[in-house]
Amino acid sequence: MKIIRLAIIEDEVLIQESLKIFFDSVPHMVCVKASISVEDFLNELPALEILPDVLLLDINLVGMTGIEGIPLLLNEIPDLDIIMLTTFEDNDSIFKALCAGACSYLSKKTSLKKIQEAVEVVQDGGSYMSPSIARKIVNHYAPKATKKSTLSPRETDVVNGIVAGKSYQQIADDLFVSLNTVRTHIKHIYKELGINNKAALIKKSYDGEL
Amino acid sequence: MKIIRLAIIEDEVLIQESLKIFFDSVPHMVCVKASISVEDFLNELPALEILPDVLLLDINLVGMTGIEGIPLLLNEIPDLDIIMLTTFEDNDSIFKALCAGACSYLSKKTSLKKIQEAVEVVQDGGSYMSPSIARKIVNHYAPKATKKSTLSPRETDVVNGIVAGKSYQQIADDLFVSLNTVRTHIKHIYKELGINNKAALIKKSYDGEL
DNA sequence: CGCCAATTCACATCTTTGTGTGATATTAAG
DNA sequence: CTTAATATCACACAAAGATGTGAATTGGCG
Repeated sequence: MKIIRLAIIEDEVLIQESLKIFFDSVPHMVCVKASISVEDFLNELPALEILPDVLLLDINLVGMTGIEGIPLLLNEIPDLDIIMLTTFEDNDSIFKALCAGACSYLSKKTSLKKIQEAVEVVQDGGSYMSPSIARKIVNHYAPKATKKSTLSPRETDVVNGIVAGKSYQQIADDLFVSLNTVRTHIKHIYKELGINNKAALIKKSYDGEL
Repeated sequence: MKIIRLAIIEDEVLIQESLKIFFDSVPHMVCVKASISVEDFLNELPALEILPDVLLLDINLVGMTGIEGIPLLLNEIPDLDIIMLTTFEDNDSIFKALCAGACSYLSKKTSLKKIQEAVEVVQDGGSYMSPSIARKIVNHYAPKATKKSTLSPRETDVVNGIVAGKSYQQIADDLFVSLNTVRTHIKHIYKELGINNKAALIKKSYDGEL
């Protein structure tokens, strides 16, 4: 397994030290940097020969807040996965943090073992999210439930296949109809939507214009 | 504690029954309806004197899929909290479901106790979300800042053209190169990204995986 | 009942894309 | 200077998609 390189920005020294000691004890993890503020971290960054993969970032810091620091940090280390650490479960802050480019949130009450899991999940391309913040985000995505599809149910099936990256033949097989039928649906869909190629269809789908 | 009223739409009778029996045995929960399809559920809905608060909804159903049913279900019961149940962890489906108005996702492999927890979390205004889908959503919020391109500048130009819905010929004209050159770039891009069609490329682009 | 929308299928034709195998020139890096 | 990455172009064949025309079936609605 690849060694995961961690950095920590945390102004409570006790917590910072605990984290550092713990992660250095994990076989495939190493803490390459621990700072007490975003400013300090950025200043000392050029001296680092090894950039971190994952950053544990406190929100309530002296000077710049963790959230304010996110864009600056990502600017320096574009591939950095940022996990927010907060003492208080301030959902609005967490929400802002995730929007700013953090990819996960953890309470400081979380056990070290769980934090380790979170690091691994994040490094694996996933994200931890608390129920309350998850709900806030979901609500952001599905507020306008009034958009009624101009397409028929079957046409919608076909569109879903297209958007999923399937070929017409695959879609035909999935829907238990012939290739020609799928083609006919496509023709109707294109006429209805005023487009004439797959790309535009996928675009509309992703833009929620169906 | 308020009694939570559940409904279940699940075509595998065994699972449906198990869920119903379990939740009826939970003191503060009751299953007011269990159907095998969205169509059935909607048909029998007028006969219900008590509307459910939370719905456990399978994605792979006969007839209408769970995802297709979400808008219809929410139209009938606007305050309904929908928890998706899926056999396979198909992130794209989950994402669509959440965007359509579902507020949580669970694998069918999840223990009954965990499902109960999810119901409570959801009823409490929260949401469960898998790490991978959470990451996709986060990426939607902060796409520009975290994007590291493995593609060359010219390849990026071509991708932009594709995503914009242009044909290879149009892209060639726009970039003042030949059609064959555009094709060569496409070949390199596909190889690099491990895909082999436009749809997948557009998909990756919209999912912030470039 | 007749109308209409939705769904199904066929055939033909043309365009667009995907893939393989080359080639040449420039530039940045080692 | 050699090498790798980038960018450019050509040719050919196969696969997929777009378009047009036509038609049978079904179920709901007035």
